[in-house]
Amino acid sequence: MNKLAEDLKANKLKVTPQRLAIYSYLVGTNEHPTVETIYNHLKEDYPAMSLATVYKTVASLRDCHLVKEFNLGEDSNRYDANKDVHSHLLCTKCHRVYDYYGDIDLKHVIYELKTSFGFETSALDMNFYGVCEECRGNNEN
Amino acid sequence: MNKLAEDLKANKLKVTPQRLAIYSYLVGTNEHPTVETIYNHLKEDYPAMSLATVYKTVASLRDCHLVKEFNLGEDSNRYDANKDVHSHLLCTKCHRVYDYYGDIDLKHVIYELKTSFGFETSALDMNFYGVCEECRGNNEN
DNA sequence: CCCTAATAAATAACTATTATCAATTAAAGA
DNA sequence: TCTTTAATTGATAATAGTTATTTATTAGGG
Repeated sequence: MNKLAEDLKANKLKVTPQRLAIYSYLVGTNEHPTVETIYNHLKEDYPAMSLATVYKTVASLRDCHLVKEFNLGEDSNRYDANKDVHSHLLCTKCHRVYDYYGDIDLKHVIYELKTSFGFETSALDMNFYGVCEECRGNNEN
Repeated sequence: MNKLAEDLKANKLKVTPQRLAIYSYLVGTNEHPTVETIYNHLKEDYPAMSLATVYKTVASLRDCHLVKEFNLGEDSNRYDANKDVHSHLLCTKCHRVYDYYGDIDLKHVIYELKTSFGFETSALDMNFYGVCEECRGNNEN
C-alpha cells in the first residue's frame, strides 16, 4: 500500500482510482493547478472521469487538509498539496504561481494579534503579485 | 467640490450620484463589504439602483486603484478603500474582517525575491484566518 | 442651454461551483 | 471468497457570483 493511499484511508476516504489519481497529481506537481487543469491533465488516463468528480475530490481533500485551496484573485481556485509553510508568487503576466520558502518570521505578529486584539490565528497566507524573471526577460515592460 | 468627487474626476470618471454614493460608502466604512452588502446598504437611499451598477462601479474604482478588491476564500469579493498598508484578519465564525497595521517589514523579502528569483513584486497581501475576541468570548470554541 | 459621450437600469448571458440522483464500487464482515 | 452496504462516480441540472447587452438617461464641456 503506498503512502498516498494511506493518507486517504487515514482520513476515511475510500481509495478509488480517480481519487488516487487526483491526489497523486497534486502531490507530484508544483504548478498549483485549478480544477480545470487537473481535469484536463487526467482526462487522458481517465477518459470517463467527470468534472464533478474533480470538484468533489478536491473538496474532500481540502476538508481533511490533505490539500490547500486558495485563490489569488483569479477566476478559479487553485490547489496545492505542498504542506510546507510557504508563500505564493503569482506572475501577473504568465499566470504561473511560484513557491517561496522565505524566512518570514511571523511569530511575534501572531502573538501580538492574540495579546493585543484577542484574535486567535489558525491559518495565514501571504501572496505576492508581480512579474517573474522569465516574463521580465521577454520583451515589453 | 468635495475630495471624493475630485478623486473620481482625477481618474476621468463622471461624478454620478450612484458612483459617489458607492465610493463614499467604501471610504467611510471599515467593514470590507461585498457587492451585495454595498447594494443593500445603498438601496434605502437609492431605491432605483441596480446591482449591475454596483458591480460596474466597484470595477471602475478598482481599475483606477481607488479601491482594492480582494478575496479571502469566501464566495464573493470584498472591497476596501483604505489605502494604508495593512493586513486583513478574517474571523471564520462571524465573518467579519478586521484591519491590522502591524510592523511586518517585508522589504528584505521583496529584495530577496528580486535578487534571488528575479521576481519583481508590485503588490502583496497577507491574510490571517482565525477567531476574533468577541467570538472567542461567546460560548463554544 | 445643448450636445454627446459616458453612465445607469433592467435583464440576459456566462462561468465556476454545487447539488441531485441513479448506477457503480470499495472494503468490511460473514 | 461472497455479500452487503454505504460511499463514490458520472451525467447533468441547478445555483450563485459576475459580466455583457441594450436602451434610456444624464453629467459636464462648449
